[in-house]
Amino acid sequence: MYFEHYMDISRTHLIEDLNSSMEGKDVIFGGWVVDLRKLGKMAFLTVRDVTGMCQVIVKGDSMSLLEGLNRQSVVRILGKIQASKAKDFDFEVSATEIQVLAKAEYPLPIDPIGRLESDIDNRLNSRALDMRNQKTASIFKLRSKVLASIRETLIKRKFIEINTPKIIGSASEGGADLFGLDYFGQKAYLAQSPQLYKEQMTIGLERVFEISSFYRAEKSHTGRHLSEFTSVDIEAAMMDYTDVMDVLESIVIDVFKNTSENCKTEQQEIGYEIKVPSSPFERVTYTQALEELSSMDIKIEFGEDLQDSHLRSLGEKHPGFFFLTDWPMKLKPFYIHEKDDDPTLSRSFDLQYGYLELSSGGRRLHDPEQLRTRLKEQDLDPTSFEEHLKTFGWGMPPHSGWGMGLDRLMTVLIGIDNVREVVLYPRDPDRLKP
RNA sequence: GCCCUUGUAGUAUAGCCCGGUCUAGAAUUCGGCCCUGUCACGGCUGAGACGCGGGUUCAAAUCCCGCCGAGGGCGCCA
Repeated sequence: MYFEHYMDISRTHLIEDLNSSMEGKDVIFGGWVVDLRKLGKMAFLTVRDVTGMCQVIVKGDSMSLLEGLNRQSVVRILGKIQASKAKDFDFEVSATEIQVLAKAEYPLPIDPIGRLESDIDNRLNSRALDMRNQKTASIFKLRSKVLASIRETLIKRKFIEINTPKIIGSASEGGADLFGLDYFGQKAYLAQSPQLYKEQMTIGLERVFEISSFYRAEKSHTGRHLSEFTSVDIEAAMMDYTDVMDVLESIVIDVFKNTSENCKTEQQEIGYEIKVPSSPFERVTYTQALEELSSMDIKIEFGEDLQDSHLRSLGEKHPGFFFLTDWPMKLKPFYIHEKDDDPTLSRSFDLQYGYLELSSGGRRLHDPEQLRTRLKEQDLDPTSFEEHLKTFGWGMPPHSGWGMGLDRLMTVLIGIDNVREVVLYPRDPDRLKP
């Protein structure tokens, strides 16, 4: 068996499909050269593809095949499976032909073997090459698994995946600064949340979710903020805030279960063991939180927002996942619903992991007149929300929802504290390229 | 916007505090030679760096100032 056509780049096997029972069989596989050890008249190379790593042995006449070959180059190998004396492989491939499909230049900007860990700035500047580092690759394989798990859990519960616009025409919602852009002569903005659109969708789709990038023009320099982040959002008709808290909790538990059981290799590469958190998550009301803080000699008036330092103190008492519920109405956006027994409190929650805010959500107002009143109370102009408010006159079901920062969830999952590690090409105030 | 830390070969680092020992050291990578079972292969050998500009000093990688870059934190953050 020989390579018949040089332009052919196909393989007969992925590396994970090779095994010792195939001894004597000719195979064609490909990948990049991880390591190359020449021992006089024989040589060993280790070749990796996305599924695994394999040792290739070259000797005798075949030694000439190694000419010009270097680490990180992409090769296609034709060879015969044979038993191996190697420590980490129980079979190997004896090379008959080696085709260099793409040569890696020297010097490369980072060392992807990972013997020497390059610092994050260098790795982000060479992010594609960083994917050859198995630690980095594992993070993104896990991220893919996490997304699949979230979709699976939501679809099982009759949620429908939607895509809302990222270019929007109105910036009048208040809160975080938006990125402005020119839209054929009109002022437009990048969406910071799908909030209004996902609420509208409950009118006919009832249970919707979206997983997408959103944008905030805040000059935040921390390990947990990005200008472009991935948000998981849900909105569900006929569910109260405690119902969507349950949905959120089961999503988180499923994510931890799925990855911890099915991603052993990735955990090994990262050097971190994913542990499924115990459930149900603790639920602490804002009022209880004030009491807890008070017992730590931190006095906060009712209605005051919890600062980062306060959340850090609370996080010490509640180091894992917990819900912080029933926030004062005055701290919440206009669309949040008050509680029946105390209109100064809201049917709202944050999901915390220690001090880190992962998600916030709540029951929404669905009565258009109440919404108009609340807009005025918050010094917002109802007329600029008419496009939104008119949908509430068409039979808007009561509904609740939340948004969760996927990137932050990823950092919690793998026990790191910089969100840039789990985002391919992070955007922050100081980083726009690559 | 504010504060702290930091910048030495491709990578990751030693040296800086306390100026002269630096002709800047070890590792890895890359080149050459040797090596038929390596597995972070080994041996010999070669190449490769003090972010930029100014200052202090007999003397600056080392001290000071400015600029640029980087990392972290605070604040901001439906």
